[in-house]
Amino acid sequence: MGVRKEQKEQRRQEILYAALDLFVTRGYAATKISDIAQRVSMSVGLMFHYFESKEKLYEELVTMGLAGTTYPASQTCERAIDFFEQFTEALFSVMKDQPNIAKMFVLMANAQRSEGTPEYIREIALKVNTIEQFVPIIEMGQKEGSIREGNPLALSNAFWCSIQGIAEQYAAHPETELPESAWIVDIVRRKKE
Amino acid sequence: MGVRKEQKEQRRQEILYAALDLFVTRGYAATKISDIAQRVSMSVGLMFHYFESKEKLYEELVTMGLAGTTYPASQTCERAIDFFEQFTEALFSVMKDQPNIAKMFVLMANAQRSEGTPEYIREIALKVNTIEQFVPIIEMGQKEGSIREGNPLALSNAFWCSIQGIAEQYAAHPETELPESAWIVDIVRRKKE
DNA sequence: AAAAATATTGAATATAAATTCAATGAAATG
DNA sequence: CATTTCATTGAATTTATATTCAATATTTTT
Repeated sequence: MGVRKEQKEQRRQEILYAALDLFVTRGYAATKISDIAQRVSMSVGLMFHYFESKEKLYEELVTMGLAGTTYPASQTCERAIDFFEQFTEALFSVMKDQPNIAKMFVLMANAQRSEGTPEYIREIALKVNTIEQFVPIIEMGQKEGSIREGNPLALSNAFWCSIQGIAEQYAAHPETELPESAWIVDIVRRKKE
Repeated sequence: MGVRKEQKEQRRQEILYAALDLFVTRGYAATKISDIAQRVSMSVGLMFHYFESKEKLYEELVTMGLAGTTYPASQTCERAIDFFEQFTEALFSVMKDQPNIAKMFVLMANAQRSEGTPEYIREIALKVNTIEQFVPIIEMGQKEGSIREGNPLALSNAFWCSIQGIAEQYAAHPETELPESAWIVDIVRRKKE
C-alpha cells in the first residue's frame, strides 16, 4: 500500500528543495512558481496539486527549518569555549557536505527579518532563537575565564552574525573556502595574558 | 535659478532613501512602487516623473553605493593589523550615526548575490570588490607577523562575511548593540605565543 | 479488462503590480 | 495677468504572475 503516497511525498520533497534553493538565491518574492516548476520539470498547474500556494510552500520550508534546528545546547563540555569550538566545527563540517543546511540558515534568517514575510510565517521562524540561546553559555564561560569579557548578548550577537554572514556567502558561492572554525570562535575567546 | 531643479533633486533623494530602506527591509522584488510612494507621500503616478522605472531606481541606488565606497586601502598604518582595527572601528562608528551606511552594505551584497538582480545592475555592484582588496594587506600582515597564518583569501572572506552579517543584523535591528571592533578583528589577528 | 483513483497538462481566469496618460493645479516667466 | 512650464493626480492600460479548471493520460484496483 501507499506506493503512490510515497511517490507523492518524494515529489513534494523535490519541490521543497528546489524552492529552498531558489528562495535563497533569488529571494522568496522574486521566485516564480514557474521557476520552481521548471526546476522539477513539471507544469505550473501541477505544482498546485502538491502545494496549495506559494505561501504554503514557504511555510512548510520554514517549518522544516525550525524542526531541523536542534542545537546541542547543553552538550557535555568542560569549558564554554570548547562548546563553541565543537559547535562551530560541526556546523561548518555539516555545511560542507550538506549545502542545504547553509541554504536553510539563510532562508530562516530572511524569514525572520524581512518585512515581506507573512506574519504567521515570520512567527514560526522566530521560534528559532539562537542568539538568546547562547547567552547563558557565554555567561558561564566568562565566569570560568574561557570567554572574553563584554556584554554577553552583544558577544552572542557578534558570533551569530558572523556565522550567518558566512552561511550566506557559502550559500551563494559554495566554491568559497569556509573559514577555520577557530578563526570565528576567536570572536568570543578570551586571550591569555 | 534652478529653484525647481533643486527641489526636484531633493525629492529624488527622498525617494532614493525611502527605497533604500524598503529594498533592504523587504527586498527589492517584494517592494512595490506604491510602498515607496506611500513613504514619501506622493501618488504612484508621480513616482514615474522622478524615476523611469523601479529598476532604474535600483540601478541608481547601486551606483550610489559604488560611488560611496571609498576604502582607505592604503592608509598609513605601521602594521596590517592596525589597519584592520582602524577600518573596523571607523566602519562601526559610521554605521552607528548613519544607518544608511549599514543599509547600503546590505543592498550592495544583495545586488551582488541575488540571481534576481538584473545582470547589468549586478555588474555595477560587483565592481565593489572588497574581499579581494584586503588580500594584499593580509599577506603583508602575515609576513610582519601581525596577522594569523592561513589562506589569505579565506581569511579576508571570513572577516568580510562577519562584517556583512553584522551590517545585516544592524540594518534589520538598529537597536542591537554593535560588537566591539576588536572582537571582529580577532578573526584575523595573530595571537602571541 | 473495466472501473476508479490519481497524475498531468494547457488553457482559462483572477489578481496584483508596473507603467502610461490625459486632465488639472500650481508656480515661474515675460 | 497671460502664458508657459512643471508638478501632481487618478484613472486607464499593460504586463506579469498566481491560481483554477476542465479535459486527458496514467496507474491502481477489482
